Amino acid sequence: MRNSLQRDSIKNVVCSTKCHPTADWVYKEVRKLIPNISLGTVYRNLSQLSDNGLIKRIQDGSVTRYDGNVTAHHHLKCYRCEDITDININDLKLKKIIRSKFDFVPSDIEITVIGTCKKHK
Amino acid sequence: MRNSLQRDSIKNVVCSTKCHPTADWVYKEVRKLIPNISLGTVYRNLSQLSDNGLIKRIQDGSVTRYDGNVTAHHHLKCYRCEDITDININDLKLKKIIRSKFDFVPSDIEITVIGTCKKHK
DNA sequence: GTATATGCAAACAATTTGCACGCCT
DNA sequence: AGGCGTGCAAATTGTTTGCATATAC
Repeated sequence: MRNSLQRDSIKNVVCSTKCHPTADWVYKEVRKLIPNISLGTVYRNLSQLSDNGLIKRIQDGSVTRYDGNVTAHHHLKCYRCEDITDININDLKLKKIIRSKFDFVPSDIEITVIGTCKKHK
Repeated sequence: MRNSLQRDSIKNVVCSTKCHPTADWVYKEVRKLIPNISLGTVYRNLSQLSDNGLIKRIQDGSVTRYDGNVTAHHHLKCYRCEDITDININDLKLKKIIRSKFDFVPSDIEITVIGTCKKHK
């Protein structure tokens, strides 16, 4: 993967926010810096960056979002404010259960908790 | 929600398989019974059935799948065979942690474990 | 120099919607 | 009778792709 201003800016935008942006949101932000960037370039780079583990792809219903936090973590999703928050949960025990009880080798566990955040309870 | 042959057939198709079908798969199956059914009707009914809790909507990457198993459960997804398997995991402890540690009221927990099933390990 | 990246527009896939007609209740 | 459900086609949304040009190495 060679260097490009476009890719650097896209990565910076994703990594400088906690809002788990969509491709379109990233496009609008990056256009403030590179006004003639194309949406196709944004999509191509978001895919490439996540394929290379530099950002994370997360699925939110039918829309794809991206996360600059590439460490293992899970998500809280409030259905009142639509915010997605990163959380750390120790899932080692869960992995062990999956392995022994279901004879399944887990490589990745995705936990999304839908509910109400403290602001809206 | 009033009765219709189309909706009954759609529900039956979803509830008679463990394959977590997409709308298109359901459409092809139901057409064997009702050849002139339209894809729009299939989409409308799948939405309506899941909005009413008679089937479950699950997100698999960017495609929406449906599940006739409406009891609380989670999923194992093998990246070798692409099969999705229902599993039961006791998530009461997890809910408790979410509530106390993150001050978040969980209403639904979605756990998807990606990995390798026993056939492919 | 050669391969990768870009902008642009067209193509695509999944899903939704408007409309006139049909069927439950 | 009135409203919900249907088939059909067109519209919408999110994403991908082909192509000619530009840029990194």
